[in-house]
Amino acid sequence: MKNQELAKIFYEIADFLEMEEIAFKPYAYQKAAISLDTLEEDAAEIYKKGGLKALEKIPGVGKSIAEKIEEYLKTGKIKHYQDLKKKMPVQIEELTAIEGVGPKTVKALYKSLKIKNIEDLEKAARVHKIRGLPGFQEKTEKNILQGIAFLKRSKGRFLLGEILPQVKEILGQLKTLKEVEQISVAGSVRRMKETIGDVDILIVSKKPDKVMDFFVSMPGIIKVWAKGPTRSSIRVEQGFDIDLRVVAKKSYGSALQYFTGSKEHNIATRRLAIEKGLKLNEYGVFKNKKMIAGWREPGVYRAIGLVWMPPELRENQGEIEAALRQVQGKLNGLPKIIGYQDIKGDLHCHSDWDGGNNSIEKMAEAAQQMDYEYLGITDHTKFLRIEQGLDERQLAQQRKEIEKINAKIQNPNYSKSNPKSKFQILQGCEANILNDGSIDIKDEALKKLDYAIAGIHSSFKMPKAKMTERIIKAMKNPYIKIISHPTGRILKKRDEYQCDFEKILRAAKTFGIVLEINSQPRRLDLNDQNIRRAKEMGIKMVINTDAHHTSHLRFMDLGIAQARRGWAEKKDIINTQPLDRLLKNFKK
DNA sequence: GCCGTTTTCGGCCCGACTGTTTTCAGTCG
Repeated sequence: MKNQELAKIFYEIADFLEMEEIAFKPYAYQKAAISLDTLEEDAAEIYKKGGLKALEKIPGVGKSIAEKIEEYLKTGKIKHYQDLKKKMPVQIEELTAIEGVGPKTVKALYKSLKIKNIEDLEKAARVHKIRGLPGFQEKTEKNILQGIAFLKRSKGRFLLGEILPQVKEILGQLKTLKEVEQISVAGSVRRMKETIGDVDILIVSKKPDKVMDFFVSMPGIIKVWAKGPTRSSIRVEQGFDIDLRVVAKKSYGSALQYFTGSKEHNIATRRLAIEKGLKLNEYGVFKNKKMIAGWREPGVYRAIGLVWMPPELRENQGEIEAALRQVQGKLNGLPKIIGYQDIKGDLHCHSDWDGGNNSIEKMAEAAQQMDYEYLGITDHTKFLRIEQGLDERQLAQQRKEIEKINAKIQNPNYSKSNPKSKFQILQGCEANILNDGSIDIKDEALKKLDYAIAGIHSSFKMPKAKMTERIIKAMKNPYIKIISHPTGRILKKRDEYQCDFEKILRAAKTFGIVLEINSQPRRLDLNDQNIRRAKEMGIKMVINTDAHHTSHLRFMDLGIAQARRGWAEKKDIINTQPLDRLLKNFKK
């Protein structure tokens, strides 16, 4: 699929044009890039079917950008883009990924110091060449170094959300081979960790050579690091590495256990095996050199005195002890963590009312296809002008529109893809918590909604005490039911904002506030650790996608995975409740 | 460069924050 490649180029063109201070064009390219990024149909297919005219039907794509797409599909290049790069040969994407560095800064740094990439920039900043340039002083130099350090900490790691679709695709391809008897992903992907170093896939096959030949010649591979009968290693276009291992059928369970990890979990399980006079490795569980388990994963756990546990729990964060208690029939065994099928609706998504991509009706249709009972439309409110936030009057208008669509959907004659399910759109909003902790929408308007979410979208760098107070004040508003993305972190980009999270948790408990587990691949906020703490305190949570596009509703699995990693059970998550119970609880 | 119940030109991308200023430029959401 060429869509993402094209999107990347158009994002870069937008940055280059911004450098040149060209008005409005960057915005147009950005819009086209976003549009392509979220487009479900392949641009190459669209072009094949309908030519330039069909490309121009893509939102944000007009004559000029359609021609550039055509040029790229035909030649693999876009001349306009290459000219821009020639004029300013900088790694624009890499440099602007540094927090606080944008196109103008990149341009100034290139003009004065010929800085082309992060390496150049870090060197220059370290020897204090940045300070003293017009508009740059000590503080900016420090911020740049901090930004680079942050980026490096997460370098080489990829977001679960960007890797998972690729892994599913590759597993699907391998499964088509008749030589593959068994196959599974292992490692941190199987544990659904928020970021991933590389991907491990295990298979059982009688003809490993054939499987390996197929593996290293799959489309989208840019490098083959190693190819052998038991292990091959490749790098794919997206930049991450995949290891494929062929293991013996009788060792499949123990290999899966071993390669799933985590390392800490494995150390603990091996220690447990030793205590029982056993040896556990990737080939099996052995008693005096005699193999007693290894064929299947549950058998491996049973052999060392445990019970099988979901990969999301395997971090040696108490799961081994819990499993032992369970085996001994004691209280506090393994949690019955929430399942991937337990969610009944999504309570945080955006429509085209606040500049999102799809209409309320389209979002609702997509939610119905996911077998949901309800979908909460929670558009941004007026403080966020760039997102075209709604004011009190627009919220009232939107209410009428939602009632109209609900009446239409609930009409028995409505042609629906899923005729059995009842479905209702709820109206909420994602209001802004202003600097003083007040909400940017009047109580009288909040009151008329089914529920309201509040979130922080500005002033992330407040002092800790003030930020804590700010959030707690918002929680005291009787109409606010949910706090969205409670810690504000952006993976690979920005740390959490400073706040006393324990205090926030206590306040959430006191005021009956539900904390969100935001499923956006870059957020996953709350994270697994915080989910666990919230659960321990008996605080309710909600898993939401924060979708700005129908396709984003699919992020739900990422949020559920983090909830599972945080030991959350079905009862801890409010959107596992059927609609009537949910609404009753909101009224309380 | 895109778009159209303002329809082939003229809008679109606003406001807060930060770090640099002494009235502003760049970045971010």
